Amino acid sequence: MTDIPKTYDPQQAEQSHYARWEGEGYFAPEINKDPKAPVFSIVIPPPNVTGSLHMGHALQHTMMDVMTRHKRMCGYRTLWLPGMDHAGISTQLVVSRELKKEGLTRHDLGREKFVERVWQWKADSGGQITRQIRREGASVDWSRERFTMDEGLSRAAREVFVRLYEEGAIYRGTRIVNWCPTDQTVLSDLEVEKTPQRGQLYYLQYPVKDNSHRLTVATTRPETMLGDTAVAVNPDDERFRSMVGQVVLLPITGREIPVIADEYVDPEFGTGAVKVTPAHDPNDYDMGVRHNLPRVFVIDQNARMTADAGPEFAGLDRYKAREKVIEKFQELGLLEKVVDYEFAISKCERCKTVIEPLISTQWFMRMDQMRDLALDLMRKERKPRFVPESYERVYTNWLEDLRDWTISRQLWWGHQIPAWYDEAGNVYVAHSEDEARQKSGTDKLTQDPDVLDTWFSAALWPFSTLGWPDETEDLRTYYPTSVLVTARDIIFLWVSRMVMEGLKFVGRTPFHDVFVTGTVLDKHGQRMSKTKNNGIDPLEVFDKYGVDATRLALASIGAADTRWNDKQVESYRNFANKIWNAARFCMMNAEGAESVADPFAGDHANLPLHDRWILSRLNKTAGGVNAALDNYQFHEAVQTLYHFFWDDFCDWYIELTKAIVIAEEVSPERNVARARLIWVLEQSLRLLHPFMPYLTEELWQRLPVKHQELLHPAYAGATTSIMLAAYPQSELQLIDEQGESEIDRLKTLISSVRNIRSEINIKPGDRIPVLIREANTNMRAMFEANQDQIARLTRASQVSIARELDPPKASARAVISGSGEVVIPLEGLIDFAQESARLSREKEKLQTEAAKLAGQLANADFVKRAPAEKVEELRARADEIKQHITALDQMLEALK
RNA sequence: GCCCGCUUGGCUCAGUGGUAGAGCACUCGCUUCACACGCGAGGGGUCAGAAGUUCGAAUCUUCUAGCGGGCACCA
Repeated sequence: MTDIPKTYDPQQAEQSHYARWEGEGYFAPEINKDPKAPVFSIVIPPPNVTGSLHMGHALQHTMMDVMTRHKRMCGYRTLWLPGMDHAGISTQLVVSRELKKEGLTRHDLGREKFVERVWQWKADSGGQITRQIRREGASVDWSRERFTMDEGLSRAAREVFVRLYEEGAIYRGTRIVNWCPTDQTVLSDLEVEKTPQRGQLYYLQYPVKDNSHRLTVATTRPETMLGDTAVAVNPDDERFRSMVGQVVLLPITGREIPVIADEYVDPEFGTGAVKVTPAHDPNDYDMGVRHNLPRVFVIDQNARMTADAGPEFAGLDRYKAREKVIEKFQELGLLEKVVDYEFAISKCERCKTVIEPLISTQWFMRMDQMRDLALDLMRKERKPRFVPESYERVYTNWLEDLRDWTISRQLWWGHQIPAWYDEAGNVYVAHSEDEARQKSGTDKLTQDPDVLDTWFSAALWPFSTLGWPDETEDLRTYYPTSVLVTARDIIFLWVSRMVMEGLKFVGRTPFHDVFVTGTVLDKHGQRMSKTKNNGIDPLEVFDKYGVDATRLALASIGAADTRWNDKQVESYRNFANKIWNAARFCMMNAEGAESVADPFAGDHANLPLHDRWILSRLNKTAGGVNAALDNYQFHEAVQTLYHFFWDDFCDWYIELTKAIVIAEEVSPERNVARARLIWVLEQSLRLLHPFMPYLTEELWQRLPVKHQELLHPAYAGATTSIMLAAYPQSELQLIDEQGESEIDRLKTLISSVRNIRSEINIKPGDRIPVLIREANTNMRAMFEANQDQIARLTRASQVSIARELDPPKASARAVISGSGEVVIPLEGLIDFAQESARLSREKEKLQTEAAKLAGQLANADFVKRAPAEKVEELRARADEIKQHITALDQMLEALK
């Protein structure tokens, strides 16, 4: 077995296992043969078919895979369903950009050819994403992979559209919307981002008709004045009371427009008078509706001025028009002033173009009914449960404020709206063109050219992927899903909409829990983004440190934002190597282990201390990890495993058992010790598997154990893999507090000797005698039983244990407990002053603590009000310190 | 403007009412027969500031400051 390399090679382990797992069908829930098995299911938040996976995906996928593998090993019927989103705008943009390189636009190809081209592109890009998901080790069921534009999911989208239309919740209407002049489509409010913008506030004077007064308005968009149809003031504003009802002459155009009074106007801002452009501003639009104002359209869909803007302006870009309007006002002497001003501007989330509010005919979804379903669910059942809890309020507040959703998009890539128009313009909404023909009684129909917002189909994802609208077995079994893992930026766009649609169409919440992960930031605390080009490619990290190490680093992030640092991954890479080498040691000393049928058979009370101890630690670890995972405390699970494996198993258990394990002479004791070592290792690998699938499988397959027997009963008969082994659970009867405290004492002894050796600069190779005084009979027996281990780990020439000692003056000494001390005779080596100083330092520390405790115990209120056990605990500690100090004093005295 | 989160050793972060933790970095010593991606021994923090609740606060409450995020129609 010495053919195992000294360093773990992740690339090697990552090569073959995934294909085998997938090929054997381990990822599919059908692998579970227990008809009564509980169900655990997750649908993946479908990555956009554009772009490759980033750190955020790797983070979420790690969490989901850890949970899925954990539940699978616990015997759950487990489904993690993968898939992708067609990402309407993004994808259309990417493919359009490709076409541009060939000197073409989508219009050159025409709709059909263009969509064909996108499908081609999707095959390629989608393949890249699925390869990346495989590389992550994600145990998704590829046999159930879905894409939002699949026929099944498209059918679900049409079904929802038709039903909502028939109920009147989807309607066609004309109103002011967010228009992106670059992408040439309408956008929902959520796809618009507000960014601070430095600009100017222009004070324009409008002459009042019939007198020489001028009314000054302030605006950030002077070009829209060409479309003004009123000036508004607050009805309570004394300054303008006489103006209301008067008429002003709109400069440049010469149009006459009224002065109106409206509550919306804030007298404090600007001049207190607002120009009103109902056709090009959402607030003015509302005022226009209230006052029945005419709409003058002066900007078109390309953000250029229309003919109605006047001959001098027609065809000008909106910014050119702005300059020209200002010039004109200046010439006319009507430009009062221009001041610098910072305000929020709306931009297209995708292309960052400034949004142009336009009046347009679109499809909308009324949200009130579904919103109430979701709010009711939260109020009555507190579902879904958000982790961390604080997102519950974010979600609820947003829902309470919900407005109608603009669902149509002027794109070609997406689900075309299932609405047809006859020649008279009547609309027929149907599942298919055939149905529309029947409804209309004509076949001269034209389908609405628009497509649905990408989020329309994404909102159906938890049930459309499971076969809805059909009542499928999958839908019955896996819906509602157990948990949704997502980033916080799509709680509104996606999470809330899934809840609403799930409640509306399936009648139940789509997921019980929502785990909102933190964000991976760059090392300066900035969000990673394409524009900043500060993203870290998970694939590069995989290559450098291995997938398993990266997964551990990601799992440690949990719900809080964290700055990425390679050092962290490096330390987990080292951990992986540590596991590799511990296993290597076990396997180098495995001979004879297989002859032991059950390494821990018989009465556990008769086991050697270190064996009882490691079983206790192992069971506490299993308990801690299971509890942590059930509560989404991934970081805690990782820490628990890390310290159990490295500190308990490697640093102490292997070292304590090593002497027997590596004995040259073959003996039953040696074989048993070897079998126990391998047994504990095997259990540890299982505990680690959800986090480190590749390494653990690689090692597990090499272990000389009866693999088939280790599988969870639900997977009996499957070919063997650690991913189907039973996840260790905590067995309370194996927890041994007494044993743990004895090992603690042993560790203190060994550490004390090592400390002395180090402080007195005893060469590592020098063997020294170790004398132990121990008054407690049980402890003395424990030290005696572990004499060989003590000798080995302290590099002692001899270890003597006695009830009483008469240490030579030239000794280094340390207190182990109230009842014991360790003495190292150092004739000729010891510097009395130095030794004295060392002991005094220790005494000082203890005195500080003693003083604190004494103060607390002297406080009558504390003794009276604190729980009795707490008081007792402090008293015991105070006594111990007292004894400790007494022992130190004796030692100091002896040095004089 | 409103809401939320964060502020703990040099760095990145855990902890969340009862004696301050980890990893990395740092210091010293080590080819100790699994591992130098290692082993052993150390040093280092008035837990952002103030007030309050409590026998006791890094932990709960309020306020302040700094940073980050979300929401909002102020032209």
